[in-house]
Amino acid sequence: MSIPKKEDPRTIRSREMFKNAVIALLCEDPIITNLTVQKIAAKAGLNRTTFYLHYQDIQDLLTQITEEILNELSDKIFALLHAKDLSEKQQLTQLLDYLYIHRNYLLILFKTNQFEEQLFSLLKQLVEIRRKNTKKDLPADYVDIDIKTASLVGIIIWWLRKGLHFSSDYIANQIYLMYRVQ
Amino acid sequence: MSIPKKEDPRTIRSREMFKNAVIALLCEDPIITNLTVQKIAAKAGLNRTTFYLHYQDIQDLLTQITEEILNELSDKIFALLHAKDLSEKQQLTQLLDYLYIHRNYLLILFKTNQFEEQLFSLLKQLVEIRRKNTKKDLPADYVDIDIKTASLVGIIIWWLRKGLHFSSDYIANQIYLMYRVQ
DNA sequence: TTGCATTCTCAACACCGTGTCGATAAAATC
DNA sequence: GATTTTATCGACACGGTGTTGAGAATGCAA
Repeated sequence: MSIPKKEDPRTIRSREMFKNAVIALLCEDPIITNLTVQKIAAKAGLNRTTFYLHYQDIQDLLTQITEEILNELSDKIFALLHAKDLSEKQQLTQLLDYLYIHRNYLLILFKTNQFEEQLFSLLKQLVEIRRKNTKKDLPADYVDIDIKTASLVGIIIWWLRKGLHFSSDYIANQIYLMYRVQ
Repeated sequence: MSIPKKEDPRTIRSREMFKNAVIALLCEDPIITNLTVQKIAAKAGLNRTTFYLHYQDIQDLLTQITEEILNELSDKIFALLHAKDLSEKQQLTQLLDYLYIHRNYLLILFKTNQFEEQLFSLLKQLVEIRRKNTKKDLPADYVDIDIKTASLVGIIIWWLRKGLHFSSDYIANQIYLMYRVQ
């Protein structure tokens, strides 16, 4: 069996510094193409060679950050789903509040390839389970679950990018209005 | 006044070849970071130096392609809006059909920064004018136009990326169902 | 605390893509 | 046919990449 073998604190520290560095750089300049390993290492206060001890390349670092955030988000979503005392609107509001807190990371991650797709499949599960819990039989003219999920992704991304002057509560209500027929 | 000054046919030809080359390369490998001027010039069958006679860098080339497609799309959308004999569903279907034809370009352009925002503002005009034409007074609990547009963008992007096994007609109908309350 | 393993640092390396230059060839325009 | 514009070619300095080997610093366990 694979022994988990406690991580060297230097490793943990270095990885953390590289991750913070790349986020900081992307906040200064959101164009991913302008990232270089040199800049990241300099910002992290570590040697450039050290970078290659932990990551294959910049994409590898970004992918690892993406996975961490998605895991957190996944936990949050399923915690919400098990909180059966919350209404659909309250669930939505809490989800939006959580996304708002992490908006800086999220906006950067939306630019990477995989992120939007993975967010889609997470939210699809949310919609799916909600639908199962509340309605046994769908009307003949129900809105497809993929399409509902896709519209939700569109609204969330727009909100984080351009619509943050609206409260999470308002957005949750608007989404609820749009979906109210089912 | 600025005389339009007919373009040298060599210029037109070269630019066209660079544009086709970059699209072809992005179809082979969608990772924009992997693009190089060398590869683009080789694919176009032109000299690398010639590239710099026409574009500042790769981003510049991509931006120019984006603008061309958006102008075409804008024309298409406003042509649809003036076709008053079409129902909202038919308008949607025709728009989706048009997007389908250009799906290869569009999927690539979604990865650039500006494109999604500009598509948003185009579609927002579509929703806005439609709303003006059909309803004088909105109900008190109407869905905000930005949110409606954002959901539309989300659905379109998902459809082009993952949902093309659905017909434009089916998607148009589903969108119609989702928005039917207003 | 001593000894061993791991991590970090540093200088150096070949490699590749960039962006520019000047000179020349080719093509369009008049 | 002469002139202007564009395309080609070889060459250049520059900067980022990814790797190496040797040594310093740190963690850890006996």
